[in-house]
Amino acid sequence: MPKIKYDHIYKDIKAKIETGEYEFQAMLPSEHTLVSEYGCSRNTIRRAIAALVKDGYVQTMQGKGVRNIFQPVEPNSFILGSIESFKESSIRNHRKGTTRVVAFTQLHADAKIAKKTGFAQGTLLYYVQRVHYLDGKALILNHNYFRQDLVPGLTPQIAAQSIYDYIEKELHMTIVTSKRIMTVEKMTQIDEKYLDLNDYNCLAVVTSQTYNDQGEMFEYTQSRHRPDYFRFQDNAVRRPVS
Amino acid sequence: MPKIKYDHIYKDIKAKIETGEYEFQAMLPSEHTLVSEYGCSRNTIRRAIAALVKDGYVQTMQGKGVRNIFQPVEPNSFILGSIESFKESSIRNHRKGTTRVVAFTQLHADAKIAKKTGFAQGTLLYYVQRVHYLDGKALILNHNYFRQDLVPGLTPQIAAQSIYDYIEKELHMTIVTSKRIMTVEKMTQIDEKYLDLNDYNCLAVVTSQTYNDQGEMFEYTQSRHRPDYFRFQDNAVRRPVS
DNA sequence: GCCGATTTGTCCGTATGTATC
DNA sequence: CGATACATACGGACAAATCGG
Repeated sequence: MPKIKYDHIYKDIKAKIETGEYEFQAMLPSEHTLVSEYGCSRNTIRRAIAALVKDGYVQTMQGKGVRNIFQPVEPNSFILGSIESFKESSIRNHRKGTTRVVAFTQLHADAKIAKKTGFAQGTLLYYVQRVHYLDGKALILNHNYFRQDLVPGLTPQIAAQSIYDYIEKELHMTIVTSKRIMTVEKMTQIDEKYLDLNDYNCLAVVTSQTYNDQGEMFEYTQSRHRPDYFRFQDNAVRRPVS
Repeated sequence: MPKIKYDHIYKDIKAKIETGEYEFQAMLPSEHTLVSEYGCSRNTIRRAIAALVKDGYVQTMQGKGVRNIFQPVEPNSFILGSIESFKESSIRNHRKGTTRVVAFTQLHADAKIAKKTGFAQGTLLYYVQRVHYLDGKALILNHNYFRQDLVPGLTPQIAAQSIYDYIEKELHMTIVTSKRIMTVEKMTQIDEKYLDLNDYNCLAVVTSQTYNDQGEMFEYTQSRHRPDYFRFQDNAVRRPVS
């Protein structure tokens, strides 16, 4: 029951692009036409199109129209394009993933952890260390820090399933924004202990700070990926200049 | 003389956040207040705020307000957060960069190149291979492919300066969107030959397809970075669910 | 080169819904 | 419950870019 009109239109056009009903490099119907088709205002159409631009699906050109520039990607490797959990990614990539919890403790943020994570010193945190397996291979090592007051009642059992499910469905907390930084780091002894690294001596590392709908940062995560199963996609749009 | 009002407001609020005039974790003035302050409509304010949300500067909360969640990042390493050239990045990071052109040829896209780059087979291309130095260290190896018909008159001399300057200022072509994919790859002999890799055996690789304002893909680039000078930042916002 | 039709870009005012306090 | 705040949506106006005659 989506009452959000522009989101419905966004999804509808997106589907038409993905199925090829709108051809690659062809123009979409004009905004005016779409207004008639969907029976809505021009603003609403423009919001839907703006979302497609952000996804890298279409390109708008003043005075000309809107062009479909969507090209499908190989759905093979792991793609981090939005905020999603390992479980969600596994499902989207049609793979069977399992998770093993190798550490689960509570701790107070000392100066070092505070600096690294961005939590205030002294904050009570859950610390969870997990290994994610895909097709039997140990591919991802996750270090999670959760604010204990915002994510209460966390257990190793929950951590072995999906912490995000717990946060959203049990605690009814809404996850809103996430700042992520991607780097490549030298392998550590811990990585070597838990991951199948072939002969790589480094990993793709994603550190992220996640905020809830109160603007509170409740999670800091460092996610260490085996290089050949890592892929990060991004669509950049140049903003108008001053 | 920016006639674009919402961009002016966006920049103004952004500056107030960066300078600390709006404090971290504090609420911004309400949209209603900002409408009075800037003497514009609420729509315009909302566009400016939406841009700040996308930048990870603020977080909106229905019924409550808009919270400043901006935290400055260390300006040390290279940041790829938008479409910018090596030259632009160097300047923004206050470093002195130089560029050496190690290969410059024309070629027709064969089947292999066509598959890799996304150009149609048979397309006439410039191929440029360049090494970027920062503070005297060879850090980035770039493989660029440009469509010869869209970027005519390219020379090794231009490649040694800034190809993007040439494209925008000489050819007056507007660069609009760029799709980028970040991966980590094993080092090759070519990488070893040109880059100072310490004892890393892999690199951060960014492949990008860049489109002009006609929706034509005119460039394919593979950019290979030494791991310790690479950093990619991203702000993800969870979209409304269906 | 000019003009008019088309199309997207920007902006305004207003109304209604929904969440918070 | 009412006041405040953001979210969605509508309709209209004009500007800017493109294209064809």
